[in-house]
Amino acid sequence: MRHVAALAGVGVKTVSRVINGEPNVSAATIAKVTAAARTLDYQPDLHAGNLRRADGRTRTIGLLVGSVDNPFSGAVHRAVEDAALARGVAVFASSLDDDPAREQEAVSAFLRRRVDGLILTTISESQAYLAPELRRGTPVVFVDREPAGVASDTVVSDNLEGAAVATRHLLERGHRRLAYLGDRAEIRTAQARRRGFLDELGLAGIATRDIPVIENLHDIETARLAALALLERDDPPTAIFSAQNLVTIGVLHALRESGLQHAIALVGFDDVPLADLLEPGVTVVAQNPQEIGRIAAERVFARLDGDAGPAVRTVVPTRLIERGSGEIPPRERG
Amino acid sequence: MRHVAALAGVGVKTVSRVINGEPNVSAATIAKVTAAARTLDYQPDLHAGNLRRADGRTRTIGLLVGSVDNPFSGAVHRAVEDAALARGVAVFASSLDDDPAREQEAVSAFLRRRVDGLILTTISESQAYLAPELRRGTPVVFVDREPAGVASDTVVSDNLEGAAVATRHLLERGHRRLAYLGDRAEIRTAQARRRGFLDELGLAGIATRDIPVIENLHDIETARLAALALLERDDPPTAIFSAQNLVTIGVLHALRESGLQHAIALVGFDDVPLADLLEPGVTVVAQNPQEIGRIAAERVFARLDGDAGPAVRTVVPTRLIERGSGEIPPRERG
DNA sequence: CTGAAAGCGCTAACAA
DNA sequence: TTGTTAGCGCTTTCAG
Repeated sequence: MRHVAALAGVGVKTVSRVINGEPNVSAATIAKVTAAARTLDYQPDLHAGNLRRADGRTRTIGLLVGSVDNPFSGAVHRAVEDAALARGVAVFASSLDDDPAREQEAVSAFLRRRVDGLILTTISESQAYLAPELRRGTPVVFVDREPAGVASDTVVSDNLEGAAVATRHLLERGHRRLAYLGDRAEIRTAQARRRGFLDELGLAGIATRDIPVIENLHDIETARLAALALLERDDPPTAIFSAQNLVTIGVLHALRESGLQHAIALVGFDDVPLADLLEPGVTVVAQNPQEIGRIAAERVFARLDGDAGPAVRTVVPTRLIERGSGEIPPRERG
Repeated sequence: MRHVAALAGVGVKTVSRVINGEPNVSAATIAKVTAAARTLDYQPDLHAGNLRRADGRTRTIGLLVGSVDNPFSGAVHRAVEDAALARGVAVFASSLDDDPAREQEAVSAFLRRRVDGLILTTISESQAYLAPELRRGTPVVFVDREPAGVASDTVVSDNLEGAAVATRHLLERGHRRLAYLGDRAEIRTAQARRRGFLDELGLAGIATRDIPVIENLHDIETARLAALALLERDDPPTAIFSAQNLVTIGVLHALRESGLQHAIALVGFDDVPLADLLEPGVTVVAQNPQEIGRIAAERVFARLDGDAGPAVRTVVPTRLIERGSGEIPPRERG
């Protein structure tokens, strides 16, 4: 910057004014400074300015998602990026991998870099460690999973109701021998889906103790193996509710390998790529990751713009998409 | 930091030493400082340190991919993140959307934030604007697409050969009426795939002037519509080569809508989610996005570690995966 | 082993 | 309209 000032024959402050488009600079000076900046390939250092700037903003936010290569996360990320780009804010993205240590490290890495806000998918037992940061005024928005130990803006799908809708859909088609395949049991979001499923069975008067509830499936392969084992039981279910996108994919593989894809009903929670091109199409309770990301970003920016109201919890509705697999009728017990 | 120093009753430099794990501090002092830092919830400001630090590193890199919600991009991103995490480096991620303006803005946003290195997917005619930054010593690695106007490390798939393999695969099964559906014509990567396709037809003695070459398909919907139009021609192809993942998905929709998925052969470039669960399975020339991301990150870090050798161009091989759609024999002309 | 002073690139406050 | 001075939070250099 000094060099630019020297070359343009003005003071550093004038350069600063031109770079930041502040008023009260003559057109001639602007031209001189711009030319000098171009000649020297000057790139302003955002961080140096931040050190002194009144608002102390880095125009940067941190985003922690399940994994940047999961389609749900990708859609959330994209929506957050679009909102951020419109405000000149850059996004740090990290993958959680459902590892509490990664959560802590990612948050710490974000904070050391003085992000203006945080959008977090979490797995730790408690997010109380964020309390000091929240007091300091850093906006934190939790996505996909509710926080524990702190109150802050949260954007989640209607997991309980979505799971209930999926379950009712199967019950209404006459299924009585259902099975639940789901994510890690300690994830509150997974718990909600499990509860939505079991509650609905209870309402239908079905003894849930005989219903297979298989949890802790964390990737396609473990889900596939669990589903294969389930299908080989003496008394296999006539319908499966898979409570997460990777679990659904694992189940799809298992059904296909067993040749049962047209015989056993399946409803998945969260949409799956190309679900409509499969045979049969995969019926899902679709989430709305774009909307989740959009709202999360909106919350962060509203807080940065001064919104000091109490923590807002936004529940994004899910939508049942019938494509075939969820409409398979129960097979006679054989 | 001053507060921590005051609370611990030491000088700021001592705090600095403790935070950075520098030697020559007594255990007692370390304990005092650590305790004070914890009490005050002290988070060191990486950027402030950077201003003065000898190496001037922000421990941050910028990654520009096609779109963070494209599966190929997601896989590249994940590989880059894994490599970066191992070195305590955070990743800024942005989507290019094949928009030259976004490329410039993203790079500029990265540079203003003083990233240590850049991993870029590009769309502009020339990347000559990066020359000053390269001279300054910032490592830049181009992924998926070759740069123009500058020489720097590049990691790409073997697009020419991959496309040739796909084409040969169809030719060997007796197809003569092929069609090419591809991405934007100005993308060099797309050009290479198109050339690989056409060259192979030439080698087989097929007059390429009668071969439909449909380009500038930039999303699923435009690809779907183009494929539908193609299939409704008087003399539709017996085999299609779709040269990008979204194009492949669009073609799959069109084939399905026309009921021709078992009648017309299809080979796609770049793998597609759940390709193996479709009916028929989708034969593809798979790229290796994990490897591309891994190598790109490795190049950046090698440069940061002092590697000053000439620009390295790494070509990551592709792999033909036969799943059914590419093995459909040509239909008699009817 | 520890601390004081200077300065990284920038902006705030004020003066000219 | 423009320039000067101080200082953001840290690390460097050098002195104790």
